[in-house]
Amino acid sequence: MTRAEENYLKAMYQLSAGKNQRVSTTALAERLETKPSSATDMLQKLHDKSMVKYTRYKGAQLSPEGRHIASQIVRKHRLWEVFLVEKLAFGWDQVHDIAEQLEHIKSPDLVERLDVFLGCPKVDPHGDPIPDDKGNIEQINKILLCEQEPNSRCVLMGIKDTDDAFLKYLSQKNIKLGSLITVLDKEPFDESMTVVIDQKTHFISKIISTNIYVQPR
Amino acid sequence: MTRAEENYLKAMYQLSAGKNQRVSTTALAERLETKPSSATDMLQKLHDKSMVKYTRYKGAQLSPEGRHIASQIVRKHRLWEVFLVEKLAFGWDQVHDIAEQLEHIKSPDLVERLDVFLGCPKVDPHGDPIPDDKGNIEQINKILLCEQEPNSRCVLMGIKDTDDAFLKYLSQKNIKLGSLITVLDKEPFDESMTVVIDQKTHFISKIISTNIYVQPR
DNA sequence: ATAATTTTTTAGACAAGACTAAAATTATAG
DNA sequence: CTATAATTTTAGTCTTGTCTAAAAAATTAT
Repeated sequence: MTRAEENYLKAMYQLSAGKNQRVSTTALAERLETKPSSATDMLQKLHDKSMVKYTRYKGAQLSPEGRHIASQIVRKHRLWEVFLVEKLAFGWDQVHDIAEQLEHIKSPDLVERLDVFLGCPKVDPHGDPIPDDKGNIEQINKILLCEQEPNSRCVLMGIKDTDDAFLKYLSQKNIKLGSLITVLDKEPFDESMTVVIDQKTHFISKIISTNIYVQPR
Repeated sequence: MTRAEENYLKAMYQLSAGKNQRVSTTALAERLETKPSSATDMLQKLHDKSMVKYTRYKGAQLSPEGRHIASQIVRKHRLWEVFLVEKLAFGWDQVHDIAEQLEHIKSPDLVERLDVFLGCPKVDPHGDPIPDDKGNIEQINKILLCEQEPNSRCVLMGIKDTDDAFLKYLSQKNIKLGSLITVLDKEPFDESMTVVIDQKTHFISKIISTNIYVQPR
């Protein structure tokens, strides 16, 4: 597997979230910031290697093998993110580009040792689940903060949009994974919220609350 | 800098050990397990980028900039080796190939944090010095074990030939960096030695003793 | 149902980095 | 000091992964 091939498989894995549906050439090209014609070329190549099932003009779907490889790239990416944040004290918003490189390091032994070294974490620093070596994901029961009722408590389990500015916003306010959130009030008009996190009161707009996953308490 | 370019610079750095002498096309090609014609192509390219001074039919020499970049690749390689051995409990003989990949990860911040995380080590697991971020190397005063006189003590500081079989030989006998060596006897005929390491007596042939660096005590 | 639009594919080109075969230069030996 | 050998370079080809422009298929709208 070349680096480019791995990137295509990973992009397909993430686009066809959970389900493993078909992915269109254009969607794939967009995700990888490349042209549809390039995506077509690669899909044909991956089909020949039986990593995907590709049908002309119909897009492609990961084969079991392709899916497994993709899951292991994601596994590596997220394990390295944990390493960077937990061990090297990087911030949430600084780790993505580096993990993007580290995910291509080839050594099955390394991945397993890293996993153990980190204490076999189940989620990455953004709360996204880490697939195990078979590609299985431990599903965590979580809802969006905006669906949470006033006068209730919940724990921050993850964030949806890992946009840079958003991550900086959160880390600046010291809002992090595992934070206990108490919803005081929800404004019916704009659906903004008043919440308490670590003794501090925050006013949170709808756009923020729809990008935070929580687990009710 | 592409990965190939980095590999060429690093190979030149290591071939022109310390000195920064000129390196021949063939020597470079051999080191990189490629053909001389490929090396020529690359040297011309690196010359255009002013990373080396290349003269047709005369070989090439690293420019200050090329030399600095090469030193940082070596720095990364050796820091990652320390990480793999110290933190992930890999053996001496298992880390080279993985470090070969990790050395190309691009992020100045990562290198500095890794360095701190590892306690700013000065040597890698084979006793080779780790250049600092300016490319400077702390020279350690060491001699070959074969030059050590009978009835003397010394400390194992490094190994010369990091050949796989040799590393396995050493780790199997539990001979490692920092081991205290007492030379009991040196046979004049074949220059083999009788030494004590960690309460155990070993019979060491000339070829072994010329590949071990020690510091007299 | 046919025309217009969008999506997807093909064809041809390019850059990086490698290779082979042949030519040019330098080194070595008689 | 030539003749031969070894080294190095050039020229041309190949693969990977990308691109543009044009053709083909699928979708949408009238």
